[in-house]
Amino acid sequence: MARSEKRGEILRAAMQLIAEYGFHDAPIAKIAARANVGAGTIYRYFANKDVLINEIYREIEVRLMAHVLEGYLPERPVRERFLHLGSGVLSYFILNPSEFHYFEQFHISPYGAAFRRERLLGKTEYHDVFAALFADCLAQQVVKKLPLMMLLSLMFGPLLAVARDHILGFVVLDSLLIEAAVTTCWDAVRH
Amino acid sequence: MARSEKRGEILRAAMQLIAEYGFHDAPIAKIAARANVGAGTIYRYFANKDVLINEIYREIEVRLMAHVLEGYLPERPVRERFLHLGSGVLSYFILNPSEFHYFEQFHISPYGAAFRRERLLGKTEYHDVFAALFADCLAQQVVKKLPLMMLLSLMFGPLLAVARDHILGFVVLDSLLIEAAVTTCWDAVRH
Amino acid sequence: MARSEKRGEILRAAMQLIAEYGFHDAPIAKIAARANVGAGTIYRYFANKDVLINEIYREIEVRLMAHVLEGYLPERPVRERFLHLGSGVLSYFILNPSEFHYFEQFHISPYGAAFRRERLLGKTEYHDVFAALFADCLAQQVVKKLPLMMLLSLMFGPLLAVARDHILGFVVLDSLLIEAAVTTCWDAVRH
Amino acid sequence: MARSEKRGEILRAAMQLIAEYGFHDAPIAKIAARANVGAGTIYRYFANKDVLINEIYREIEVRLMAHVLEGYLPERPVRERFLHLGSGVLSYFILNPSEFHYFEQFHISPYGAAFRRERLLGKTEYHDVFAALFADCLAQQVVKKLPLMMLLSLMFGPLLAVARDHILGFVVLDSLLIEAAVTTCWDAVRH
DNA sequence: GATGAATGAGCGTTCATTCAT
DNA sequence: GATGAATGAACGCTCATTCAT
Repeated sequence: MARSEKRGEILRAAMQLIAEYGFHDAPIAKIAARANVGAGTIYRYFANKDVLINEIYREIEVRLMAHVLEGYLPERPVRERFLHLGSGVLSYFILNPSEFHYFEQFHISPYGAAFRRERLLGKTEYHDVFAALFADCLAQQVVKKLPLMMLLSLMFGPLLAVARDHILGFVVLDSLLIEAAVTTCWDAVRH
Repeated sequence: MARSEKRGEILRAAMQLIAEYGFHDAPIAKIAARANVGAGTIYRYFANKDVLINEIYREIEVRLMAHVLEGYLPERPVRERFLHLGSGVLSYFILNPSEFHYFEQFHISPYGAAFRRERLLGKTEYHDVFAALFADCLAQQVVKKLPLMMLLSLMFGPLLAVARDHILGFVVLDSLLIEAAVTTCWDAVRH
Repeated sequence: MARSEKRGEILRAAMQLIAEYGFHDAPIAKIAARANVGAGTIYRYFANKDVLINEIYREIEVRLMAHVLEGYLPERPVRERFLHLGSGVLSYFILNPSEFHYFEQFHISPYGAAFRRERLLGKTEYHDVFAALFADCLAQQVVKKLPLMMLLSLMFGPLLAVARDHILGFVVLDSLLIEAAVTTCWDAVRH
Repeated sequence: MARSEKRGEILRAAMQLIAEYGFHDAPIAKIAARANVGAGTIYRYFANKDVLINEIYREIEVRLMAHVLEGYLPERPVRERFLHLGSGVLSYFILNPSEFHYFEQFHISPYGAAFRRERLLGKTEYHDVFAALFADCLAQQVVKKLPLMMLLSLMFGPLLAVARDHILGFVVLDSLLIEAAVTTCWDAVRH
């Protein structure tokens, strides 16, 4: 196995185990076994378990955004842009349920809180896409006048909730329902 | 200390610690110390830590529903009923941030998954309130024709997202913003 | 086993194992086994292995000094006082070879260096006995005019070397030889 | 780098690290890094870490004796010979503090005990120098009638103690004090 | 009934050693 | 011959659980 492959295997194995069993029941030994590497090997790629956990999140974020931004055109009307981003997020998580579970657990846990704290200082490129969209929405007065963070939550919060339902098998989302969900989120905040 | 007081202290201490530090960093010894009981005592009230963790969730659910159902009138129009339930949920979690953190961590974690699995078999009284509301909504054709579970997520998912923002300090919700949030959720799904 | 007994057993077991195998080959598991306690129990008495290692040293020092100061009369002539202290040190270590090995390893190791650094700040009661003796020696001009630390090394250094020989079986010290050794050390530094 | 250079670099790096951090905190990886060789390379020169540790000691002994025997004349009077050897030992260690720390740690540790056991069987050339000196001393009745090993300890033990004081910075030895120390050791054992 | 000292399985992590390159 | 990535046994330490008091 090549070096970069090994790193990827470790990230994948850890993500899956944590997604399935939670942070509290995904010991390094199990991760190593699933990644087909020795336990010590993990420490050649990641300084410690905390670093690994954070790295997994970053990796998911990168892949999620790559998927979401594919074909995204910042010059298109705001509604279209929102529908693109919203359905991108939804479809990514539907296609990658382990990533979704991990994403949620990370966000909710103290890891996520620490991550957000440091993130707030140095903004990422990704946030700009969303920030720009919401700024345009507000400028054009097509959405309700609410705090930006609240708009973000009102538009993407339900999408994650719906993704969860699908992944847990409570609903089965086809492309029609995905579209309906995203449209609904748009309807929620538009004037 | 009376028996039920002791039980309550343990539940409270455990909830706060898990809310703050996560499942993986809230040892029984710390819980016992915060509850002012001996570590062994906890095992007289709860068979083991897993049982305690599940019990805390149930307790939160009971208190949340007591708050939410206060003054709830099942015979009122659906919109009013939704606004009542929605703002009840939002205000309960704003008033009880530890409960909120715990609630989320539990839901997202494998504990929550196991809990939902067994819950699906025997429905609870609480679900009836929501089920009845949504049934009425659908019957009166005031909301979009979507799977019931999806309606639930589209209406309450954003409220939890907004509560999280408030608790993390990203927005400050006053009663005006709470009303705006709940109204927005209603607008999302109504025809 | 009573609480204080357990602490003593751990100290004894750790001291013997380190004396015999060195710091690098006396794992907690072995110490616990020899002390007839669980590995975790050690951590109820000592915060970590470093603390245990330092505590053992202190314990040896206390016992050594108790032995050495038995019958010591600070008002007697300096020569008699030195002979008392010198033969006390020698006989203590001959009677307690494990203590001796531990004492030496500790002193020589980085633990000992760290210990001495902090010791230099706050002097102990014990040092006063030796300091007073040397001060008297110098004041009465019965010993060579040398730095105090050097006198200490010239008088006690050889005693430890001789104790080592005995414990390793290179010589067999009887009371006659002990007296000879101590007298020799006195002769070394007297005018 | 030539073969023997590499070997020398490894010995030097290992000696310094062990001198500073002790046997228990000088991993092969650090030694390799300081010696500017790969970790695996060390195993081409030394069968394992234990062999390396023993080899370092032998190397120090060789260098110490080369220094000490420089200009040594076995036919000179015993006192002069002792002063030569004694000040040679003292000055070597003052000039080479890492060697001194290593020497002491090795001697005191189980490595040293094992080493001495095997050494006792086959005597080395070096011991002959000291043995011859002490034999002459005893034959000429210029020193007290004591076991040979004890004389050795009484004469060289204090020198090592004094060297330690200097290296640890408790005294500063100049050539005058070195001479005083060695003379004192001679005075100790002479009749 | 309540306690908290004792336990040991299991954790995250290190490191001497091997071996494919 | 030299390397350093890979390994897994073994380390120090934690903590859910038990049980004598």
